[in-house]
Amino acid sequence: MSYVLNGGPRGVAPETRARVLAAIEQLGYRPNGIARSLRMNRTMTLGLVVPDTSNPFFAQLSRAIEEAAFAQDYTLLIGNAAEDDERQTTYVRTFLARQVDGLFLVPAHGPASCVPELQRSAVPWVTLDRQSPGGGAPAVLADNRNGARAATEHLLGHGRRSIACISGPEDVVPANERVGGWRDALAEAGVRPSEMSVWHGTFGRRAGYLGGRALLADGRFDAVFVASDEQALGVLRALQELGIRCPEDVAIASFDGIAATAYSTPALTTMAQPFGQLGQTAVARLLDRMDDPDADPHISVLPVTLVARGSCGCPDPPGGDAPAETEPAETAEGAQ
Amino acid sequence: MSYVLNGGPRGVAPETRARVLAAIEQLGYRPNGIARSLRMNRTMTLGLVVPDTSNPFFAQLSRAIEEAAFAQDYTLLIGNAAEDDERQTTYVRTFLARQVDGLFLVPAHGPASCVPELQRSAVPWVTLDRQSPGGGAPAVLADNRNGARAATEHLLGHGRRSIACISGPEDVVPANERVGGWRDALAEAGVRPSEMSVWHGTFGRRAGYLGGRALLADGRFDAVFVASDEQALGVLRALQELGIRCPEDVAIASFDGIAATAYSTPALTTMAQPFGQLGQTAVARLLDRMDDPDADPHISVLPVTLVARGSCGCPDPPGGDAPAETEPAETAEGAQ
DNA sequence: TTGTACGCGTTATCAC
DNA sequence: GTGATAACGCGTACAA
Repeated sequence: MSYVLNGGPRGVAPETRARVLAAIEQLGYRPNGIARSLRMNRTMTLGLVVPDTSNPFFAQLSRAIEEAAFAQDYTLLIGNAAEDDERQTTYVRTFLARQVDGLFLVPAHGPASCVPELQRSAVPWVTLDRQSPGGGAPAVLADNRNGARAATEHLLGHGRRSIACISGPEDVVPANERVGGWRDALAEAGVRPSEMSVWHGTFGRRAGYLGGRALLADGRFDAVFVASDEQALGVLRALQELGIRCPEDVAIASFDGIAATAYSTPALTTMAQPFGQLGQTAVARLLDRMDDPDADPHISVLPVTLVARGSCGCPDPPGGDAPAETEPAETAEGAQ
Repeated sequence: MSYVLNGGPRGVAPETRARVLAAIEQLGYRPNGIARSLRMNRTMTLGLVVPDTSNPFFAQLSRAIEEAAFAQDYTLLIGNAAEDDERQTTYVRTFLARQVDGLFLVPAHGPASCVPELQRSAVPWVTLDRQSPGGGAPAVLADNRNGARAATEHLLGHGRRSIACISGPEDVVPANERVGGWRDALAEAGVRPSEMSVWHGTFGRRAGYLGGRALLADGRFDAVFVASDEQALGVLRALQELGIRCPEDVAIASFDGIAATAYSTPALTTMAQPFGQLGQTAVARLLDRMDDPDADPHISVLPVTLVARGSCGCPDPPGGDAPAETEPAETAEGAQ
């Protein structure tokens, strides 16, 4: 019976197979995955804990992971830490108790008190977007520093010299790496970063909006590097309210490459993260570790690519260029 | 041992309890949730299958469900159907095999061939956003028709008379209900809807962009009701490219109330769905059915509320009004 | 080729 | 108040 469903370790006579299948049909039998998991010691389930599901960047990242996991027949348990350390720990604990075969963690900013717990457990895990606070686990990240540098260099290439920086929380490593890249570019161009200003906030739209109003109102700057697209969208709105034109008065370049950047006005110039590749790499690294727990905890740094659009001063392409997803065909219904 | 951890059905002597706790500590014992689930016949896990995770509306809806489920100690298994019927069925099957205690389904457009399967299974389920194609299950929805009508009436109130409609796929019920509400409002105002045009596409930004270009280029319309915020954001971009001003030349009102609407330029006037309430109601209905599988498959229709902003011609409030989430405080770092 | 029995880690019942 | 044990449903080793 197990043998017929699973093409089991051994064969089964055609006549018996038919009899079994008939019984299955008649009884409406459904295999119980829980019992199977208990016996096999594998759940075919992976956990994913994210700082904030409502942030489109994490949403797009989650989707990429889901896609890669699905392709390998794994299902995803998703937890939303809501930027709360306690809640993050709760989810990690819950997932471990549920015997996930592996875990992805995008650490929320703050203490990450769940890391020791993870290390004690035998469950393989991988950090995403940010390096493991405690170390010891593989990580899959974007090349934050060089990306930020390239974005800033692009603004410099447009002749901008007073370039501000709006970034994420001060205790988040990638936020600071992006600030570092911005400094690198300015230093190399001989612009003194000390004349500039950095603003720190959360990674949401609202933070960008507030940062924009705080930093760009007085006309000191002719450009701004923003550490995330979400924030940049908020900056765009702030500029509009202040009557400052983008890109004429203030040019913008940002980071992440989320889908929404292709439809704003002007469309955002951004350093696009390779979402698909991030997801695939993360899953691959996790499977590596599941095979061999002592495998090298490799840190994968993936390159980001400049997508030049209107916000930096480049020609603004039609809406929806460089589509992240394939789009089904549309149907138009004429006048009635 | 089980008794000391669970405060089990019966008491345990203090001395024994201490001994057990010591052993737990020493052996690094972790309870196995899978074995527990097998024994208890409950996994404390709910499934959620969504048509398209990358659509911010579904992302926000998922988050609301996750929130409500978390509050009841349930964990969520999330599946992305990617608007593909086969994939939707695969996820439903997988979740049933994993013995989820209940399932939320936001049916993708199309055949929904997983419904018979769900009905055959004994697992309680609830449809969201759209009614169950096969019936028999509770549903939690927004008041699409009246909401669309209110939005259109608001545009009429601004003196607009030539109001187009951009909607979702023709085989999606809520899309058509919203078209229905638009027609209702026009009919009541004595405007002949036959002079108008309806455009159908998918629920994404790109579809709105294409619809906007197709319908609004020639100046026939002075307003448009758009069936989803995502599409409306695309319309906004299309108008900009066409050199048409919003709201002066064409006013916009849309539907859903996603967070992004508060930061576009102009900010979007929209019929906001009560996400938190939708999530709580959905979870409550599911728990009802888990208690009593024969409970009435109630259809909950929740009201939507008009959020008036700049796109319809109302005064445009500062960015980020009516915030959907509470935002942590920001920190500003002065000039360096 | 097929039937049978064991064990995965829990919880709950039973006899002590 | 406690210790032993059956059962959840599956996969598989072993005996037939």
